[in-house]
Amino acid sequence: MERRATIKDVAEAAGVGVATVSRVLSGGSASPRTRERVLAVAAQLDYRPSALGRNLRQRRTGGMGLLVPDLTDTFYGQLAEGVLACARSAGEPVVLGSTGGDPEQEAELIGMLLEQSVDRLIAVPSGDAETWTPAFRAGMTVVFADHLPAQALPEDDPAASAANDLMLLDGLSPAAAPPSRSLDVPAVVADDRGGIRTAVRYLRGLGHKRIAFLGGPGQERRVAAFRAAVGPPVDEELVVFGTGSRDSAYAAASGLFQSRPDLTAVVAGGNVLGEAAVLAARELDLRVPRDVSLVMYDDVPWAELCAPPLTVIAQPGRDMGYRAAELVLRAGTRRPRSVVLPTELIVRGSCGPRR
Amino acid sequence: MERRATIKDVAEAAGVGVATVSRVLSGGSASPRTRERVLAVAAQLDYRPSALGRNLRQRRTGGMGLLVPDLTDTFYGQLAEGVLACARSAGEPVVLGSTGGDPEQEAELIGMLLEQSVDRLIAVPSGDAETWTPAFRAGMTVVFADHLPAQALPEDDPAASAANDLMLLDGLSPAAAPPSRSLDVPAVVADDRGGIRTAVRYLRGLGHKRIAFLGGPGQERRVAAFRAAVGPPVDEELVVFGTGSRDSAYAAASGLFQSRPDLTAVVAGGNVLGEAAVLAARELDLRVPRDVSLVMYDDVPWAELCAPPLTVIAQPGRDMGYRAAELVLRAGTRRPRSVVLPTELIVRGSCGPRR
DNA sequence: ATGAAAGCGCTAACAC
DNA sequence: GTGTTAGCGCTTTCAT
Repeated sequence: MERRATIKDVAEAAGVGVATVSRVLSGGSASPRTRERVLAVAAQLDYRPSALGRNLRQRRTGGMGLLVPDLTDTFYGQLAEGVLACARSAGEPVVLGSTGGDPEQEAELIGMLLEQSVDRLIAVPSGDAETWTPAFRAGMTVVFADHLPAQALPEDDPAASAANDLMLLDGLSPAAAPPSRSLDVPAVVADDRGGIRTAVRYLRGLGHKRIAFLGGPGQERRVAAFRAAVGPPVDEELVVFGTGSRDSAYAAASGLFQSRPDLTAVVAGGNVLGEAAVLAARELDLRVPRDVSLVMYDDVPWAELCAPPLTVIAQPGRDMGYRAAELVLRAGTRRPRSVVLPTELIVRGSCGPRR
Repeated sequence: MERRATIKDVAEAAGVGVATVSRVLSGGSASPRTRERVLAVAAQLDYRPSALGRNLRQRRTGGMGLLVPDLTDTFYGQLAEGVLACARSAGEPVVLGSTGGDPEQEAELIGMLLEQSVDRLIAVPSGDAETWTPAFRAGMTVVFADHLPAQALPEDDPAASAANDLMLLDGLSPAAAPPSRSLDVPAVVADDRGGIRTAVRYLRGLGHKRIAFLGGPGQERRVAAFRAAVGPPVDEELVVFGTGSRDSAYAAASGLFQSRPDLTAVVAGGNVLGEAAVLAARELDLRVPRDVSLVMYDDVPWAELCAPPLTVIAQPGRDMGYRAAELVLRAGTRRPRSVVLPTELIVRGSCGPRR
């Protein structure tokens, strides 16, 4: 294989200057005659402009970065597929990173992207506002997906973060919200509030009183929505969290079922948590839905394979990714605005009347 | 945010030449005194070398490309996680593309990577040898994962490809294999032959005679292994294929069950096919394992959630990705050799004695 | 409409 | 051991 043709080769072969070639290929002005000749020569030499040269000149890499916590979580797989679909149709590259839900790894990956001069980023954030400062300071255009970063508020007020988050995205008075960097950052999220509320009402309608929430990292809005939907008062023992890994999700679910055998329904905040709930229930000989009803956030293909098939709150993962990619690519043209996508309660077989 | 510091800034501030800075930062020779000063200044200015400049100079992008058919397929998610883990520990970026199993999209993505001067690539190939010619001609280092590209043999001999593939990777005499470009390309694959053989023997041991294979694209080696394990003679009606989408997998599974109600067991060549088999069986009121036994290739978290839990042939997706990334990064140092990773039959509840 | 020329930030000769 | 310099391939003034 021999050296790839450069713009200089094309210019020489076409008997024009390099600037002309550049103009023709990027749709600038040129006489029809010249244009035609350049195009012909370029095709003949199988010329492909090198992104390297262009990027250096423009001091930025095209395309976008994508940061997700874990690609074996089907929801993030769907999200990534959406991003990739949009990027592909735009011919843009996507640099991918998996953070494992760890703010430190996230920070490192942000550093790597900065080094690559990737200045557009779609992220399902794991770290808090502080983790994201370097990205903003460097002038990155970032669009968050699924949820916003935690606000890194004083430790004595863990609930404020969620409440704040909720207000912002539910469109309450901005004046009521404290000023925050996150306010400026667009995000593509699902209507968590609506989804959770619908699920809780559905369970209530079946007679359930003691409903638990099994949450994971980054689900502040969902928890807040759950609290709002069931309470007050909220039975705090019925709100438990895993750290993101399958093991910790299982531990949380198992602990919940054992410490509160009186609960009759649980809402899992994501598919990994739902999986854990099914496993833990089976291990403890709890029958779904006879002994315990289950609603899971995320519709994933295997929800239908479960026995019984799982009732879920579906969110459009692929669309979310696609929209986020659109936003990040259009940034500069129009100021990105946050997007809230609808959720849908899909009733299958994992919920029954209170026993 | 202000302009990032360049190597020149560091050089000036440290009172040395740019070359010295470059040397210090890339571990070249420098006096301890100088080294220390440069490092201090660099840290002070928060200097990060721009990959753009380095890449252009070296006429290649660092890192690697990764091409998979579909990220919502959990197996590819696992594979990608492995690749990302290795890349992260090397501090290298990964440019991701999803082909949808379509050779044309694959070709386009290869073109995009070429344009980016990405010269290392890990791919679960969808196209045949011809699709891959441009990558090889451009001098890309490619490592295939999961399987090799189809050989694009004469149309009258569809089986030869599989047979050929099989020979190569099972380590049979290279002299017996036709010369082929693919021979030179390293790959990281699972021991399909062993996995399938074990599964078939297991089913045979349960008394099953009419065992079907439900395959997908790129599973030539698995089909070949299946044929070898059950036959001859092979009941060709019991070997059916989907095209890769969930819909087509379902159609194939459903068609199989309806056209051959006498079959008593099926081996699904991948998790999407397994999912389809479970769904189709349920739709047709076939009970697993009473009416039909099922073994699925791929261990995925939801296999355990199924009712009954699925007996699977586990392959180490994450390891495969990690190993592939290692190979592609070490290329140049040592000549990459193909790797075959072991599979394991995990017996759960989806197989029973022949009814 | 077109060409000449100046870099973008970096590394690798090459000279000292 | 260290500085100087010449580009890598491209876009973009600035003349013409």
